[in-house]
Amino acid sequence: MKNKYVEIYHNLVKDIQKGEYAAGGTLPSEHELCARFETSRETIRKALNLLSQNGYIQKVRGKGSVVLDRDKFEFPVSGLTSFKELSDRLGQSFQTHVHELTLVKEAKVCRQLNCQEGSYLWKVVRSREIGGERIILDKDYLRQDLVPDLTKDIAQTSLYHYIENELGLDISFAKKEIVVEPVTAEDEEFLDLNGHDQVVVIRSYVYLGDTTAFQFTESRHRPDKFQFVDFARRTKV
Amino acid sequence: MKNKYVEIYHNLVKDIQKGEYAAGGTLPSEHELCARFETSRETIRKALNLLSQNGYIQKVRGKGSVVLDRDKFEFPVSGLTSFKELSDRLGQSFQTHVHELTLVKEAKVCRQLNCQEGSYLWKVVRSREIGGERIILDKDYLRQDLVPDLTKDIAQTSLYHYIENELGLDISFAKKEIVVEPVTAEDEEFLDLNGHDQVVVIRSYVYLGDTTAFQFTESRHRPDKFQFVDFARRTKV
DNA sequence: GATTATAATTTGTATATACATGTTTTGCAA
DNA sequence: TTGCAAAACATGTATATACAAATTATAATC
Repeated sequence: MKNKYVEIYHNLVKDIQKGEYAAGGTLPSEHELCARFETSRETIRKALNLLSQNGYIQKVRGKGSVVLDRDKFEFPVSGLTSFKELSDRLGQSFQTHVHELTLVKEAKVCRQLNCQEGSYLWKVVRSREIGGERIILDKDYLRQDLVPDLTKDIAQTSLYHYIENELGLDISFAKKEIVVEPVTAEDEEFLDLNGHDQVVVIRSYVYLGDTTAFQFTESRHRPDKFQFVDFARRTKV
Repeated sequence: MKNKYVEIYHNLVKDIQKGEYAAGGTLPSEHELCARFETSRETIRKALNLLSQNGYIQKVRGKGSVVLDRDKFEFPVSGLTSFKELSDRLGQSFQTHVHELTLVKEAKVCRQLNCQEGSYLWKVVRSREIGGERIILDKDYLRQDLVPDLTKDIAQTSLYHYIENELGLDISFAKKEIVVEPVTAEDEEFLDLNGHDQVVVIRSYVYLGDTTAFQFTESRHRPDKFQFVDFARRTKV
């Protein structure tokens, strides 16, 4: 947290989550926030823009920054969230089973990730158990030239934490697709399907800050346990 | 288009879509764009931020604004898009059937929309036919105090166009949820389910710029025809 | 007291400057 | 030619000012 406006953003998020500012009410004016954080108005406005983009406030001209009601609608899976972050927030007991951790050559995935056809990729297959049921199957492909070493222990805890904090890679954005597909033999092997014959599939291409594509993930969910929640601003045509 | 930075944004989007700037390459530098659009750097940066937020570019410090490849991954249903906008973009033949257009009192929906319990809501039920199959069932509830008049003709063409362009309401943001649920009798009545016993349900709460909740929508899709595509930036913890 | 006009408040846009930080190019020296 | 240092270039952050536009509070008038 070295940037002033990011720090102010986190401060305000914390205040809103604590209930300091009630939903429907307004934040202090930009002028007041300038005084409180001892900074310029443009810096405050950058922080407020972050709040606005993430669905915490709606700025209304002449009125102020109206605090939005996030509780009415829970936000467990918005943005780019890893399974561990999700479980932490839900506070449920969960378990991760690592079924495969190998170096493979898959031309099709390589093409998608814009890397050399012959280069190696880490393939990680994990199932997620929540409340005693294995309901999510995650298949990850990572570029081995960017993530040289990977252990079962890392796969068991959190890939993202290792990649960001240990390797220092800057995970920046992702393109994702959600579709519904028939179950595969793999799904039947690793999941407690409970009679379901279809799964919700989230395919993600994950990129670093320098636009390098470095990961492809296929996350397969049992339909009755799947939920995706999103906050979207309308971009005027 | 009265705002300079919004206009510049649209200009650059058009250029990117025309292929003026190839994916993987960079846009002209901020300095050059200042000269071309005869404006200040901050104004250019506001336009570039819009491009970044919408997945057109990735800014890399010291390098420039790298153009992202949107074609590799189609973007039909990102953000807040109405069915008509979607169909227009896909260019497929489609048809809308209006099954119901009535004024109702539904306390549960009223509470969700923060309006008087006894007030009237427009209820609009429509099915969407693409390629000869009815695959989407849309149920809309709109506050009658905000949308006084509604005709079958409007429901048949585009609600959003009418609301934004004719009524001048400022649709600003939405909270949406995607889940999978068993089919209902209504689904079976209005959709060609083709043997499917589950549907993908998108529930949306739509808000105006002044944070007024004014619409609740439930969009029910046949699973094999459903696709949701999203661009997400990672917000650092 | 109610309505209207005015002023104060609040956010939106546009512009300008200074410096920091990362990348690329250039040029000098070995 | 190669290698390294310096300069040039590109984006990031912080600050400042001026004015526009919408809302709210205040004062004045009938």
